[in-house]
Amino acid sequence: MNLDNTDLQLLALIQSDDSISIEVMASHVGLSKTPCWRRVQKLESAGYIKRRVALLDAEKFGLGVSVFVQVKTNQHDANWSEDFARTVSAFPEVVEFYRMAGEYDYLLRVLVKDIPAYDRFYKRLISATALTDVTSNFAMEQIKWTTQLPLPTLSKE
Amino acid sequence: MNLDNTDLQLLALIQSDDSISIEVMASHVGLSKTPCWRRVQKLESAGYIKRRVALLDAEKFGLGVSVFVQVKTNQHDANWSEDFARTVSAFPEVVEFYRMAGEYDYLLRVLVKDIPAYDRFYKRLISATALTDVTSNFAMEQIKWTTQLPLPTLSKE
DNA sequence: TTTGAAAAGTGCCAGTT
DNA sequence: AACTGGCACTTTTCAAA
Repeated sequence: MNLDNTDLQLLALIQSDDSISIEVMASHVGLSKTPCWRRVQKLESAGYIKRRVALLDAEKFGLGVSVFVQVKTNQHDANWSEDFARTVSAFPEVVEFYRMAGEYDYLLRVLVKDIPAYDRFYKRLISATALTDVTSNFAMEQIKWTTQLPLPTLSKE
Repeated sequence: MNLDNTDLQLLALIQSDDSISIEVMASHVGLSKTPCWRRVQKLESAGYIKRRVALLDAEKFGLGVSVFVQVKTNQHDANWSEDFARTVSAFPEVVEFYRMAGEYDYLLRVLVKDIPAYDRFYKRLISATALTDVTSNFAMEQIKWTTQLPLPTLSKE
C-alpha cells in the first residue's frame, strides 16, 4: 500500500488528536465524509494505525519520576534472554524496555512515584532476575514526551 | 477529586483501548450508560485524561531505530537551558527528552529510520546547539513500549 | 471516485427512583 | 448516587452520478 499526501495528513491529524469527528477531519484534508472515512478504515486495516488510546496525566497519579536503568549481563543464550524479556516486561512500572548495542545490554525506563518507590521496584527486579550489574539514572524533569512519530514531510505534486 | 475503584477501572480501560463505546465500557465496570458517561466526562475535565490519540506503527514508516543520546554540558544558566530545551524539543525526531540527575545532564530518545538518518540528525543537532559532549547508544530491539501508566491497584471494600 | 441521503449506532440530556 | 427512555448527532452503508 502506498500513502499519498492526504493519507499522511490524516495520520498526522489523528496521532495528535483522535477525538475529532470524521467530518472535521474531512474538512481539514479537503475531502467529504465518506472518502475520508474510507481512507481511515483502510489505514487501520493495513496496520498503519495500531490502536486508539487515552493518554493519562502521570502527575495526577503522583508518577513523577522516570528512572533509566542500564543493565549489563554475561548471560546471552536464547532461553535466558526470552525469560528475562518476559519477566521484566511483566512489571507495569517498566514502560519502556530495549535491547541495546554497546556497553550496556538493556535499557529500561521505569515510572514510579518517588525514590522509595523506585527502591521497592529495584528490589523486586533484582530478586526476579538475579541481575548483578545495574545502573540507575534518575530524570529530574521530562522536557518532551510524545507518541507522535516523525512522519515523512509531504511531497509536492 | 477522589477516585474510587470504578474510576480506576475506567481509566485502566481507556488507556488500553479508547475505541470502545460508552455502552461497552459501562458493562465492563457494571454501570449503565449515563453514569459511566458522566464519570468519563468528569475524569476528562478534572485532567486525569489528557488526550485521545491514535498510535501509529513505527515499523510501517521504517522508523525502526531508537537512539538514546546522552548529553553533558558545562552551560547551566537559565537562559541557556531554556533555549536548549526549546531548540531540541523542536526536532520531531526527538520523541523523549529528559533533564537528568547524575553524570549526564540530558537524555534524548531519537527515532529514526537507520544509522545514516541518525547521522544526518546528529549533524543538525550539533550545529543547532553547539554541543560537544554527546554519547549515542543504539537500541537493537524494542522489547516493550507502552503508554499505559502503572495505576494503583484496586482496593477492596 | 465522489456525493448525498438513509440506516444503524452513540452520545448526551431530562425526568425518575 | 444510579437507571430508563428518548432525542440529536455521528458514523456507516448504499445507491446513483
